[in-house]
Amino acid sequence: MARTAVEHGKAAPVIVWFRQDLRLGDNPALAAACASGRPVVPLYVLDDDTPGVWRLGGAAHWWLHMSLAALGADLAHRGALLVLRRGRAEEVIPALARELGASGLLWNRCYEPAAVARDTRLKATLTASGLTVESFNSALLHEPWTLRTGAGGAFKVFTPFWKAARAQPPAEPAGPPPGHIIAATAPGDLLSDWALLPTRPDWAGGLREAWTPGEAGARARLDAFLDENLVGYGARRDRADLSATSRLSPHLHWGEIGPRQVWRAVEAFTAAHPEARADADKFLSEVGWREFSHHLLFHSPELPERNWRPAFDDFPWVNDPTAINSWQRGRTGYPIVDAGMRELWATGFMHNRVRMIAASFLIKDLLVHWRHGEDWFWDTLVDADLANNAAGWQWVAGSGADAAPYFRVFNPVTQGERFDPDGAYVRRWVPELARLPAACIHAPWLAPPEVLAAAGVRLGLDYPAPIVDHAVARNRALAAYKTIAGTSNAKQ
DNA sequence: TTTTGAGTTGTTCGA
DNA sequence: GTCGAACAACTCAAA
Repeated sequence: MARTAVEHGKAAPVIVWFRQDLRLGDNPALAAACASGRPVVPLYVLDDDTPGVWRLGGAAHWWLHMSLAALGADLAHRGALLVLRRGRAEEVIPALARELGASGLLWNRCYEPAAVARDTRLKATLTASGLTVESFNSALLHEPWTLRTGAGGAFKVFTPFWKAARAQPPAEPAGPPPGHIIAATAPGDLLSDWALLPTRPDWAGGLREAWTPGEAGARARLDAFLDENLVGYGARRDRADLSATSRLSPHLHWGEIGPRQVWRAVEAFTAAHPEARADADKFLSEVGWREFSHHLLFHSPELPERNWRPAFDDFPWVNDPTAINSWQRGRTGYPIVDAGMRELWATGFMHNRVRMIAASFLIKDLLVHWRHGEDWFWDTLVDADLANNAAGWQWVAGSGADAAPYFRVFNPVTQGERFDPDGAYVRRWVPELARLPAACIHAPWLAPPEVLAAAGVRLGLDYPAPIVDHAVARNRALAAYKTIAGTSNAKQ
């Protein structure tokens, strides 16, 4: 196998292993491979078999297919073929390296605990057989071990974490490799072989409408956000009925764009529009939460599975499959919650404010363990990200870092009225309520019978009656949290 | 070592 | 209608 390269009198190739960095721009592993002067073999491995690695959900499978198609086309345009292989990376990659007679492997680092362990083992294996293995940072402004408290530990509170991060300017993003890529190739799967797209039924219509996966789509999304919604972001970002958020999360998760590129673009925009400074800082702090989640996961590898605060191990969760099902299907009887859950089902996405409302409802109104919500989001979100998802759910539950205090229970009616004041968001996703006037669209059970009749709504038939009384549920939640109060802040 | 100020995103009640 | 306090205590991070 190794003789192939030798026979042709060429330098041995290097493999660039793409993972969550599906882009050409600001991709240090790819750039280093191209700069090495050796032929480059771009590789993606569908590794759904390594123990401890969370298997991708359905929405993520759809996105991955689309994003790999885009990356493959972008690489082909530069003269390189993306090689697709399936199986355990620790078996697939050494085998490919032998086939190619490769001299090296380059990748951009991942931070999930099981991925870190796998990559560490793989590096040891390949290094022992004489290959050069190099890894880089493409996914974070600051990697988890580079930010430390004064005492040398990991941060547990966002504000000081972000203050420390902002004190260190992130590296400047690099451009894509210039011109043609000198490439080598090897046999691989067809993307269609992997059957990542849904069939029978094809439920991805809403996803196709909502998203353009790939590096070009990510850049277009960022540019549109800067032009249309950065100014006013702080005031408008919470409105569920406006498209005022960046919607970059799936692109960032898959690495179709990197946070350094986002950072640089925001700073450039702000230089030209000084009035956007405060909004820009607000937006960048949201990118900061992504960084903080990765910091937490790296330093607390059990974050996706276990309460970050162990006192919550004694929390009196309720086992209620019927309630979970109503929540998942968007049939709780609370319109803002149901709209969010249906937006999620249709598009693989939910507005950030509505995520909090829906999560608070599952955890505090239904007293369902946060892991059920985490699992559902993992399966249905196109931006499903182990760090963000786990940190977010634990934050709402109160079991996480810098978490919501136990007495913060979102009132789904009040939240709906504040953040969807005309009811446009509910009308879009809960069409059976579309004809209700704004005054009662967030609490249809309080609407006068004649108003319901005029809107064609029969509660319990066309749309469910509330599955819990929020006022009762709130008191039940406060009582449940009190059972662990006082010990709830025991350190991990 | 001790002290000090602070800590994403809310709701309800009563003045 | 508006506003401030209460809702708890505890940990974190830095001085």
